[in-house]
Amino acid sequence: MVTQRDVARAAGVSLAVVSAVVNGTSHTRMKESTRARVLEAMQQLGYQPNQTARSLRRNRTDMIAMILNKVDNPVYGPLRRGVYEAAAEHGATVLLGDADTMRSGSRFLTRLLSQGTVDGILIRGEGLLDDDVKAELRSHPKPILVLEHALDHPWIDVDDLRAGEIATRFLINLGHRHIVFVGGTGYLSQQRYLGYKQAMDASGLAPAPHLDTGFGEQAGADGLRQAMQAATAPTAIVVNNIMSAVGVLAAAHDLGIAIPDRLSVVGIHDVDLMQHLRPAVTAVRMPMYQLGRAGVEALYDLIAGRPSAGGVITDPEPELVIRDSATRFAG
Amino acid sequence: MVTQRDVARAAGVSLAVVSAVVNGTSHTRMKESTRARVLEAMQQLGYQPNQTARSLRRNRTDMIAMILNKVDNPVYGPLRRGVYEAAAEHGATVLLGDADTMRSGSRFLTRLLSQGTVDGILIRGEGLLDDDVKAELRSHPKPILVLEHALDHPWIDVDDLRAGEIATRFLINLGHRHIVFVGGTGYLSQQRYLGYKQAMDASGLAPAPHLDTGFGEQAGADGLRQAMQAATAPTAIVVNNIMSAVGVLAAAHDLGIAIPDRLSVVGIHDVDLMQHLRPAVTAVRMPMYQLGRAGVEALYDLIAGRPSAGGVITDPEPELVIRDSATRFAG
DNA sequence: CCTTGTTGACGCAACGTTAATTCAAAATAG
DNA sequence: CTATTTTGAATTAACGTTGCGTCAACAAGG
Repeated sequence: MVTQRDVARAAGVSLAVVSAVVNGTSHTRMKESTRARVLEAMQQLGYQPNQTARSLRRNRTDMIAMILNKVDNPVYGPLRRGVYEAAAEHGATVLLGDADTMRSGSRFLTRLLSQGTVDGILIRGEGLLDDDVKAELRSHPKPILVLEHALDHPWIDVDDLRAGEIATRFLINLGHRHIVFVGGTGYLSQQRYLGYKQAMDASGLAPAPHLDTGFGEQAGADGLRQAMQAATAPTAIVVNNIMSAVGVLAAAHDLGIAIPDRLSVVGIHDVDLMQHLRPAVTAVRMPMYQLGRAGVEALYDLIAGRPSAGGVITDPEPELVIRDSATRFAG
Repeated sequence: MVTQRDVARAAGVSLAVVSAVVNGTSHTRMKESTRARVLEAMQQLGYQPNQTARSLRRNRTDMIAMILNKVDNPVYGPLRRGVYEAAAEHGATVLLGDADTMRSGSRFLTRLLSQGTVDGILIRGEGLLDDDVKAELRSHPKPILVLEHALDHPWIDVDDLRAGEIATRFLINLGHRHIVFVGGTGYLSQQRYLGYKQAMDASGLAPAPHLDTGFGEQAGADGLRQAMQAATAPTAIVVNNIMSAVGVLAAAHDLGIAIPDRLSVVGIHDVDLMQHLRPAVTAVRMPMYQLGRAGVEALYDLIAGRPSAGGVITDPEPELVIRDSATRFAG
């Protein structure tokens, strides 16, 4: 391994100068010619800084962790992009973790909890972590920021309540009266359900209970089946989770329910996949990219000991993307 | 920060003993009572080892990088699981990277190339990296292993050729004569196409040229449209990439082509999503979990300086999962 | 009795980097 | 021409850990 010591020797300067060249330190000065000589030697020898030594000395790793419920949920694509970009602007790399791999005692968690691994942690959907994992995180010395609500940590949300409201209001404006809210579980889903409820209440309609069947494709299918068993079948549904929308479409197909003719569907969260389904799914797009960026900024506030802004992201607002899965009620 | 020094002081022992307790070193011995006292002090003070210092001293980070073309492609779910599990067995954590973030000069790549970040790198689909990035990787001092073929590095593949053959043979056995191969680009796709070609040749059928429209939903839609423009329209298609299958279904719907009645579809690679589409997609399941595990084992061979096995994973073989998107040719 | 072996522990030198401190030489001011 | 400031750089002490070398105390063997 070629170290600064080797470079220093080759360039005929001291270690301090090499370090200064690497870091652009202003304190230790040097002639331009010396700088060039050092750079030349670095090039020649193929010097690569040793992150470990650097981290030890500076007591920061320039790495942050981001924990997602399920890293391959396409909803997180823009979120990841926002986090990566903002992290890069802070000179940091992102260690991606899956809530699945965050079992208590797991290698990943142990590593995260030990010192000198990351400068801070970003968690999306704290609600899906085990209680004991949460307890371990609570005692973690490094800053933790939760995307989409937390009881014990600073947090930033997108406007889930508003998303539920937008989806529901759209269906109401299309003339629907029997609308159900399907899928999800936990705090975020409750918020969206609350938005649904507010929209229903505001229009004098009776909100149906939350069919909190969970996440994923199967959850959507289950939710639809439950919904259709009601005394008066709904003519429209708001699907909490976007992957559940796939399940809703499948179940509707299997039950012989035509979408959108007999049932209108609006999803919350938008991903590319939605425009490639048939019918293409009308959905509420959430500002996930901005959430990612804001999360990193807030985390770095925490890391720097500054007070962090936090709160709900209202700019941009959730936005309805109209496709083919919802249509005017033709009762 | 509480260090081994603090623990040593609290337990009334030397640094060496604390280190030995932490690492279970046999060289430095101690009475069971001493060990207990140290453990007690660690507990009391909430000692967490400093990974950075540890890595510097031991010259290994117990972290490996895994680069995927697109981390949220569900195809990689089992691959990631295999990699995480095997890595954990080696006491390592996984730094997940996206080929998108591997642009030359990116923070992620810089970090990866500098020393003391990872002990080795696992790359899936090297073919999708920029040439300059590949050049930078080539000069990397740490072991690199490529999943699914490489020219310059050790590699492990799943049997892509066989997958293409299995999919095609299945359609041939259903009585189809005009079968096309759609989607993808690069080495892997060529292998699968080769399998398709071999199956066609073996049955005395004329293979159609590879419609290498790339990856993703849109690529599938484009591929199908191209395929249907042929003088004699195909009655069956093999879709190279699983996400492209979604696009094929959408395009078929838009063109009024009934699947499977007028067109049979078989996808290569299988993911949960396929069973939730309508029609549910018949697909060839690849041993991605095993690929992940084998990749990590081979990488650790390299890290340890042992000769690495490498080659094509033939156990288990690619396996056909029959659903509803392919049926007997009713010409 | 001395010799040899074992137990239980300590001391210390790295690992590669950074940044504060120091200092000689050159440039500028008075 | 001396005093002061600036420039250009070297020395050095950490950062927290690990593992080799050492060693005193005690036990067992001859």
